[in-house]
Amino acid sequence: MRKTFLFMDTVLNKVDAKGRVSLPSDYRAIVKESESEIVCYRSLCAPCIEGCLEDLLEKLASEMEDSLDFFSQKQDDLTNLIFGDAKRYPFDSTGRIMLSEKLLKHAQITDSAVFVGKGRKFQIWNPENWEKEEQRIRTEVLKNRPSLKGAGNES
Amino acid sequence: MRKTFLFMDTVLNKVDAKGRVSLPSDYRAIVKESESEIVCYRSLCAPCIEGCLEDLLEKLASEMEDSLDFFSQKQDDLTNLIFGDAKRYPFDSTGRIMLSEKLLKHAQITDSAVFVGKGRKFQIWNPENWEKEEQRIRTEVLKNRPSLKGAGNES
DNA sequence: TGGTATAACATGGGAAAACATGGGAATCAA
DNA sequence: TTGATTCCCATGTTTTCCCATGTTATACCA
Repeated sequence: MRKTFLFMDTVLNKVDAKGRVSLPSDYRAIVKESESEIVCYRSLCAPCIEGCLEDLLEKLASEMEDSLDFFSQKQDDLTNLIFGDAKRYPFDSTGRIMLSEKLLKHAQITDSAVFVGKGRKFQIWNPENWEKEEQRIRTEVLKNRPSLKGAGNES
Repeated sequence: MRKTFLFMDTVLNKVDAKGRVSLPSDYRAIVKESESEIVCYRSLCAPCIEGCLEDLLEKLASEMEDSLDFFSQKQDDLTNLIFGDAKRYPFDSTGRIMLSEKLLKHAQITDSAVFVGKGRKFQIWNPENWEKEEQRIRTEVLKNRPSLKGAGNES
């Protein structure tokens, strides 16, 4: 079976004047092993940047490629939004990617950014915004705790 | 696994007096790697130009002839329209393609154009029109958000 | 165990290459 | 010839690449 790749951990890095950020080294290892590339886009539902391996989008494209849906309006809209926003972000020899103005603005990132692992994907946040978001999520999860199953909460 | 070819990102380029536009460099890379060519045609459902690799139309054609009962008369008609309109658009040594008067008129493009990635396809818009269209799509998609899957919207 | 050497990493800055774009000469067609 | 199309060169800008430095983490040894 193929090795699985999970983006994990939370890492704070600086963003320099050119918009460059070091990709966490764990993430870089994943990219190298998977022989794919990092793709980033503006999250549809939060003020943050979302990233994943290009493989994930490739899967999406293949599903839509079916000529039965060649003329579907709804899929048309969806592909415009996703692929129109997404872009490859290869890292240089020192491990940095260069985030575009558009992404930085959407996530309100200026001089530092937090990488948050999410399994197959990861997010990049403005540090203060992430702090608030994490609080919100923790509160939310605790509220719904009784309904959580199979995630090691039995005892 | 095959290397992935995805048209992505949104790029604004100028159209000069001769009708020349630089094809975004990412797109050029795809064309070179795929050893195919760019094909453009008037979009059937929007005031924009649509483009893809010739491979994709090739695939569409094959599926049409293989599955006689599979496709409705309506889709057959739509496909005919596309093939009747489509044409190769090779780029020169500086990476520019020359859009025809017909295409430019259909998309109301004069002195600048926006390339919008759609995965296997891409679109070329008049900048103002695209701005409105993007707004429309965002509104539309967010309205239907619960139904989105595998497109990075879980959180 | 403590301390030091070594390697990996994050970060800054400058050089080099790639890119978008304008213009003109050469080529071709009506 | 006229108009259009292709090819080539020039230029300013952006992006990418490469080297240097300080810091942190890891390995090693006494």
